[in-house]
Amino acid sequence: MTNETDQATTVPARRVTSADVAKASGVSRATVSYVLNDVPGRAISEATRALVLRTASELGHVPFAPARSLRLGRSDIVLALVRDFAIGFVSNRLLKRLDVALAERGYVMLVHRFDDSLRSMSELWGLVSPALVVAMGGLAVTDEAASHFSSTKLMRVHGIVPHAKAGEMQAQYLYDRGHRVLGYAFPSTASLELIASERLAGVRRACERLGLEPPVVCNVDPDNPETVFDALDAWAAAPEKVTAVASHNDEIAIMLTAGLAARGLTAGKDLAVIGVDNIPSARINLTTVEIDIDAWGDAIVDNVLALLDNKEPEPIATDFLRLIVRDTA
Amino acid sequence: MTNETDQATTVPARRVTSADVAKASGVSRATVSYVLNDVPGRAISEATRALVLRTASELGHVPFAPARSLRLGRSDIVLALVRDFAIGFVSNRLLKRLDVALAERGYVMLVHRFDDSLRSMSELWGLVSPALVVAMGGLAVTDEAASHFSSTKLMRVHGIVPHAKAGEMQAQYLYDRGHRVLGYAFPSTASLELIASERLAGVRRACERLGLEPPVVCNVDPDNPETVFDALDAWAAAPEKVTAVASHNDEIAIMLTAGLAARGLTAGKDLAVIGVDNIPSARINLTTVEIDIDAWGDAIVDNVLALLDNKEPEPIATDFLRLIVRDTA
DNA sequence: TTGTAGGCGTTATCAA
DNA sequence: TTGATAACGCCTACAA
Repeated sequence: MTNETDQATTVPARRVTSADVAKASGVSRATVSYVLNDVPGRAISEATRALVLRTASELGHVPFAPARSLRLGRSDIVLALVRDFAIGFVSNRLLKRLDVALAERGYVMLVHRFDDSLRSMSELWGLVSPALVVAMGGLAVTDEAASHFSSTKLMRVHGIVPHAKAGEMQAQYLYDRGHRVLGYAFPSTASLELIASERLAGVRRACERLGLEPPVVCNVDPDNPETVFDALDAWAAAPEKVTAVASHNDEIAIMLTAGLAARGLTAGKDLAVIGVDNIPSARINLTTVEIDIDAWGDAIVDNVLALLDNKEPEPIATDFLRLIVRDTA
Repeated sequence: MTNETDQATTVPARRVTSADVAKASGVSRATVSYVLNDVPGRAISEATRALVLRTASELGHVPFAPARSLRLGRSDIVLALVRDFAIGFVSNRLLKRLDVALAERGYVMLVHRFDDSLRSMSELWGLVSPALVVAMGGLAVTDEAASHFSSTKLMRVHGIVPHAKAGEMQAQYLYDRGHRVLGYAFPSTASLELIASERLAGVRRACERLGLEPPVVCNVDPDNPETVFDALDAWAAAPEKVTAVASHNDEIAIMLTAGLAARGLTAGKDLAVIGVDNIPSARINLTTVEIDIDAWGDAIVDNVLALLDNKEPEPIATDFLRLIVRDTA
């Protein structure tokens, strides 16, 4: 039994290292490194440069990132932690923005679904050692867990958008329009719980301040449209009939308007509905509280880049929220 | 100016290595490694073990993944390449499934939005050297680009679900229901283009086989509901009035039914609509072609694990598609 | 039960 | 213009 066969069960061929390239080219490892990394200071003869590049390509040399990172003492990975891959329009836009900004600076952004029931922070650490961690909204990173970041930097996205304020704005607007009995559409999705309870708390606070009863809260599961009809029924059957509903987000608000339509009713006439986010499909007729993605994204990108540069991040002042009045409330 | 201050602009403190832990504990580096990695064969006294663990925690030691990977000659990172973070319900489910399966085997799954206008494969390689790459559907990885994977393994998700077949099933069903002039709702989203054109090709092929005119194709942008109404108008105004529409996916199909409702029309009565995917919100009333996520996911997980184990992956036979008849067609 | 020593692939430093 | 050498932090065969 030889090792020459190329069967799938054979141990894969040894990695082609830069030393192999050096040997095959008849130059030193250092020269290979200079050529491959286009090191500015060094002047390499065109002949040597071409030879090295050709040899590397012929041998199929690919750099081994861990070796590079070990030598450099750092990795260029930025790890974005999410609770769920289905993260919503607004967060997706933020991720993309971050991704582009980081790529321009030579970093790679990698997204990981962090589930502490599946793996602890310290385990994750043995597998990836990023230059920086971005914990996306919806994910609560405890200080204890954060301690595993050690020399690494952490940026928490959660807490930057004032979600309670969004809820307050919803309730205040509905009150201003004359509504005195409010409902609240709360998402069943586990990954939204953190944000959703903040928004609901804002609505509750506003109701208290305005002298209203607390909102009639109904759970709506975006994955199960039946729950929309149950919610509509519950609001209609409440002791004091609910005349306006604040919805956790636009997606659910749109489901509510669709549910009303299916019953021959109209959002904004038979029941006021207001959302949060201003997603594209809300832009036809949904009254909502917009999150200014551009401003929010810029602020977060600035902060992330500052952290990577060991600079003091700017405190973020703006609240990124704006009421947009359309037809549904 | 001393180096003792802890300002943010100061160069971060030197990494705490396992050697530091060894010195502080008064044991050897080997012992520290054994304790930290829970190496089975070695018997370490309880006292030593506790001491090492306490010291490591006090010093704030966190392992440096690149060093580990260099020593081991491999990383435990599985890189999933996507074209866009907004990847859709079905793909999100697949990612989660893969993630869980890989975590059980000690790998981390990291998702990267690969954009070849932003960075080449070989650049990506200098930054991450994963054990395996999974190219998600919607992303075409050329053989040239794949050559950069070198010793690394590549699994292409695209091509496993027979998208053309899905289109054929849509057209065949509409034909069987008596429709002779078909429309097609094509998504404007760039990241869907690859899959969408396959599905459309299937519809075209079926039309040809059945002796129908090619479908009247209209673009629908999920981010812009206006395009829904334009499409409905175009189908109504076609030389031969379109009586049934095959939609790229359920999301767009649902937008179409909503658009019809907004005009006082009913999907399934005034215009037949059929989708693909069977997403949750389609399950009320949408006729669609279901992709069996469980079977599909299992097949992909099996293949990925086989590749990681250097085994020959099983060829995937099933086609994972099933027609589900509801109200809209 | 613990220690010693060597090497993984890369790059910075210094020397030629 | 190029080469030799020494680290980076971690793991493990072998020795004690």
